[in-house]
Amino acid sequence: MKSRIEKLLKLAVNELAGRDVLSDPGMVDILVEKPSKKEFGDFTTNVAMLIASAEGKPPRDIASMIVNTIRDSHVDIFSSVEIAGPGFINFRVSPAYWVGVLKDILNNKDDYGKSAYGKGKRVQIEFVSANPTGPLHVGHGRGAAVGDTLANILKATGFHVETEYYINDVGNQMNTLGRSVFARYLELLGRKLDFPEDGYQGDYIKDIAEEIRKRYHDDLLHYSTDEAVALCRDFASDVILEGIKEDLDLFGIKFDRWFSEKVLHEDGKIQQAIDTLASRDLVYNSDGALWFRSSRFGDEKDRVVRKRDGTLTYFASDIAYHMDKLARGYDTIIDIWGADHHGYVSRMRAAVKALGGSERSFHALLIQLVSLERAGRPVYMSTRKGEFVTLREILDEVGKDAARYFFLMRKCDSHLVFDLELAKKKTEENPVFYIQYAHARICSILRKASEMGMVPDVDGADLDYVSKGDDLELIKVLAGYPSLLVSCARSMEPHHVSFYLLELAGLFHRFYNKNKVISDNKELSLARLCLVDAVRQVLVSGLSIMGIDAPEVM
RNA sequence: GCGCCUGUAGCUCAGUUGGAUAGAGCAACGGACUUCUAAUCCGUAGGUCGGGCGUUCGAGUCGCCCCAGGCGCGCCA
Repeated sequence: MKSRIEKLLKLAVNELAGRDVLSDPGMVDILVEKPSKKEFGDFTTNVAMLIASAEGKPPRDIASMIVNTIRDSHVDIFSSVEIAGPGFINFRVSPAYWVGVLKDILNNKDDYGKSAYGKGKRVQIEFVSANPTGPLHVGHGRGAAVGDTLANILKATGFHVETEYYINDVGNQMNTLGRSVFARYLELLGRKLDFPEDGYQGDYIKDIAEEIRKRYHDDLLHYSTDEAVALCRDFASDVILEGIKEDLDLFGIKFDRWFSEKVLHEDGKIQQAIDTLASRDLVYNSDGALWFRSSRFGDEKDRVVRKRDGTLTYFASDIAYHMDKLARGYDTIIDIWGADHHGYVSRMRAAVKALGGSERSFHALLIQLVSLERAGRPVYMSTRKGEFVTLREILDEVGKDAARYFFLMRKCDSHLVFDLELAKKKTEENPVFYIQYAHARICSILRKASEMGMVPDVDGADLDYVSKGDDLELIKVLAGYPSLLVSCARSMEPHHVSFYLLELAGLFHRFYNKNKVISDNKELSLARLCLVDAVRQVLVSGLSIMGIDAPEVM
């Protein structure tokens, strides 16, 4: 609807320009939005004011010319088009149009809300990408929920999406993992060895050591330390990665691709990336290290890719990894990182640009910290001591649905306070419960109707019965669903879906308390069954985009 | 010191290229079950949009300067 009005406005503005009333029609973006007050109508635009300030003419005059042009085009979807305030043009859409929307929803079923906005462009989205040195914690959970939901939104709006998890399975932290596990292994065999200073402290390290002891008994004592550490490292990495996959599975997340950093090394891709940069004179030697001229591409300073000791930096792998992504020909690359990596964004963007990616093809979304509370009291976490709260613990305590909803109820770059008690509550205080309850209520109504021999039937019902009052309010919110998804896709902000569903559920609960769906009025009942079925459909659709179940009975 | 993010009702937060009298949920207070699920709903109250200056017809939104909190500024990952 919104885009339809935008097209009409564009035609009108172009026509005025053709009649020399206006000079340059292309200079303003036409934007239609929802007015701040219901009294102002269903849609509004400020184009007249924008043109007026560009042309130096009175806004209301421009507005009236636009309105007359639209009236002349004999479009019958409006019940009124008015000029208001300083020069807004307000549109009120006719009831017949809204009824058409309702039919559209019911006929399109699960496809309602989907659009071709993305035009099939290929988007690659990488998220979680936690090192296989320990289980996923709460922060990874937020990144996972945001990434997966964004992927779903982009799919629904016509993008071709691929999701990917990058495994940092090489480097110092992996050796530290190996040494930590080996130390615990020796401990199990009664040998005392100093635990590495920077070692991983969690109990899961001990569990892994125990598994190694069960399988290899004391064999490792006969290995060289390097061999033993390497075995522990690889064993632990495999076990932990399996655990991560299990956790993600419980969280409802499947990746299209798991990309190993180790493979990049083995295939010589990192050297290739450096060679590529070198061939463009974008690296140089200094102080015995090899530097990438990232400052030429907007970074604050140049960055080292090969250290003086000959080893490669983490950044070098990332350059190679992103070169690989670019080679795969995506139109857009989205990386989702923890907010503590924000210092990394400009150098990564520089690398992408240096490798031929466009300014707009690379996006880094930063996920702010999650702090946990239990009924208002903070739950403290310390990764260093291994006392972090894992994603698994959250899932075990509050369940997948609540966890996913809570992770998505804030803009991703604001801090999130996750209250575990609230997430478990079965009352209206808990938004995810409130939304699911609305869905279950509708299912209950549909069951009852079905027992009475009534089913929602678009063609059999006279939908004019629901084209006014509270019924119409529901249709209007349902009608906004497709453009909501487009707006989420454009801004890459999935959190709006959670707000939308809360609004829709609230509107339904109010409707329910005020109006009977099944009543003595058979015609009205049949029409309202269609209406609530449409609400149910959109609730299911929105929840499924967020990866949340829609129970039929609660 | 430099950079990024955040600052909106008691709490947690929305607010889409600058637009009409700044919104929601929770908490608080007062009400509604002979009912398709009261696990819900209705009503009341709640604000110097961190502060200041500026840009303009118009600023929560843009610019500059302060204040507060978080994070980042390695040949660490």
